[in-house]
Amino acid sequence: MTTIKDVAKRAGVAVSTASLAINQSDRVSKETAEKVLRAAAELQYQKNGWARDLKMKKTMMIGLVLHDLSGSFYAPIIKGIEQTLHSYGYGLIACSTIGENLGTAERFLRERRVDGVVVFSSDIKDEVLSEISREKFPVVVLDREFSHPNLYSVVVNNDQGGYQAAEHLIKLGHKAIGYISGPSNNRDSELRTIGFTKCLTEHGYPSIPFAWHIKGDYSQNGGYQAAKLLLQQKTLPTGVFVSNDQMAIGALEAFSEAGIQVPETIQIIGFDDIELSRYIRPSLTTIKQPKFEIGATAAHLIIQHIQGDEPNKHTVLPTEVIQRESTGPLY
Amino acid sequence: MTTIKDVAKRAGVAVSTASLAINQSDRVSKETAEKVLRAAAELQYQKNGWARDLKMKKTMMIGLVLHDLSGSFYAPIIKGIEQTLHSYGYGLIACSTIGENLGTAERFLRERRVDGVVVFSSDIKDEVLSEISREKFPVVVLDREFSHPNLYSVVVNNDQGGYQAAEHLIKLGHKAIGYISGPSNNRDSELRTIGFTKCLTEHGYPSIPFAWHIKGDYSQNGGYQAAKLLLQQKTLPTGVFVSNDQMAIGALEAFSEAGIQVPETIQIIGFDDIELSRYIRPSLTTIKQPKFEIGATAAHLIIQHIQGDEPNKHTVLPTEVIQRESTGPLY
DNA sequence: CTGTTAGCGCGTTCAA
DNA sequence: TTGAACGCGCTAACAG
Repeated sequence: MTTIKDVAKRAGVAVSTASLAINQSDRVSKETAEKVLRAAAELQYQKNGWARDLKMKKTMMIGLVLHDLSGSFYAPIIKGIEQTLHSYGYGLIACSTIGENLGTAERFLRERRVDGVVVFSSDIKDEVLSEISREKFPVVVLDREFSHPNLYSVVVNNDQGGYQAAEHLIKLGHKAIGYISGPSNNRDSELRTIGFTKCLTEHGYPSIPFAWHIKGDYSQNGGYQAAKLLLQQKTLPTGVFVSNDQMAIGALEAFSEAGIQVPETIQIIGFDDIELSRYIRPSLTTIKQPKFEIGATAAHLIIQHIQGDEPNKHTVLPTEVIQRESTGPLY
Repeated sequence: MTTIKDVAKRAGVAVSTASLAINQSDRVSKETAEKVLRAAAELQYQKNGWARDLKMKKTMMIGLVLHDLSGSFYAPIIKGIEQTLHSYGYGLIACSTIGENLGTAERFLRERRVDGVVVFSSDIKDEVLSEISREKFPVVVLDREFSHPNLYSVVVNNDQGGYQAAEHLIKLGHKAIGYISGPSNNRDSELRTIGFTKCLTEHGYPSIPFAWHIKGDYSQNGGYQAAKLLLQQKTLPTGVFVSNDQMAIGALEAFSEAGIQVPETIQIIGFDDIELSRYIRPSLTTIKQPKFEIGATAAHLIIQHIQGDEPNKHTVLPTEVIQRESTGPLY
């Protein structure tokens, strides 16, 4: 392992001179600089980032902790974070918490390897968050609202989204409305439900009949199973709100297998606007989460905090209806 | 910023004792340990990873450099790397090279922040690779074959894949075969072409007529355009090999717009087996790249090298035909 | 079992 | 412009 010491020795200068030369300082003569650089090249010198960070007390890197690095849901969020960070000269490094592997993630969080961190993984518990968020180490969470000094949160307006879903179905003229909801211990799902039922109530609709309200687990298969269950009921609703796209895709599959036409016989609106929703047939009408903006906002919050600002601790982003083939005028 | 020093002072012990206590050594009495831990908690002490790494000379983390962190193509590869790494107690941190942002990536590569690195981004030039791959710092590349000490490569057998694509079409009885190839300066594309034409020749087929061989750019829109061009020819082939799924999906769209039935009128086989291929209608027959295995192999190579082994420098993984709806018995 | 000492590799004084 | 000395936070070796 060749260090800056070796380089200095080979170039016949002091370590500090070598350091200056390598860091492009103009406080060193051209010839010396060249000598040093040549020595560095000959020795295949690579600087040691750890030592540098240790001295500098900053890394110009922000960490991103995801549940699953390879989840396609995250893609636009990552893009949003990355672009924003780059424009401020910061880099992004990411890791996941999947597979009980809290090791890497917690090292990110606890061991100050980065200048700040964005967390989007329910594997990281609230208590851990409050332990790690400290002065000069901003943390942004994307999947919950949680108050703590130096901790920020960015969430989407699930309540509003649920409301919009109901509104969309109502405007299309649906009278018989069903609901495939998320897991009952899930906060997002709960909020979507609240907004959804609120809208229905406001428009004078009765509450969803028990037979038309199925609980799913947010997975594609869960949606498939839920739809199967729905199909066993005596009568079918004409419009169904499925509280995430993953499940909606599963439901679509179940309907297709049962020979039920979408949107002719039954119409579906999802939630999230994942990439697949645009490609499946029929394409899926859905409530879009502004994922890119979520990421961009998170990154901005981090940067602002680092720069000494005190931005709002809590950001709520709006949702939006994306109309596609799975809903439309009634037949 | 509270350091281990502060903790030691507060607990009334030496720094080294504090260090031992914090690192769960049994060389320290229970009471002392407790005292130290309590002090650490009170001061909200978080250890500094940089300093630790600096001392330890290893991080137990492997870096992954991707062109685009949010690319869905990479998902299974990431999974393969991650799972393997975890089973050896290593963690994974990833960054991208998108947006001219070589900064972060090169810091990964050059500044020894990780114990090894997997590179899957053509943004990292060959020369950079040879500069950084040094003893005790294994590098695995996934998108090219490149020989250098301490550098490993894992690639898929593109040649074989091309061959299988041709074979598949031939077995189905296609006589009129077309080809939408990738960019001509692309090595993968070139190899796929070689295998493809080799198989055709071996089976006594003439070379693809000029009118039926269109060049695309590996993008979805590129495939769309290429298919449009194909549609303008006097006669149409009955089977087309499109050298990646992205383009195949674009082509499918073009055919659909033109009212041409797949697989009834024309049949398509792609390459890659990206996630979408399973979901679009008609679903896409394709040559599967064993992405999970690519990742797992890469991770294994890194670990083996770290452990002092000398695994094969060059691994070629087999491809496989995945039969779906876009090809089938001829009508 | 605990404290002392000596680095790890780098960047930054401060004199020279 | 250069070089010696120091410190970053932590751990390992060695005494006590």
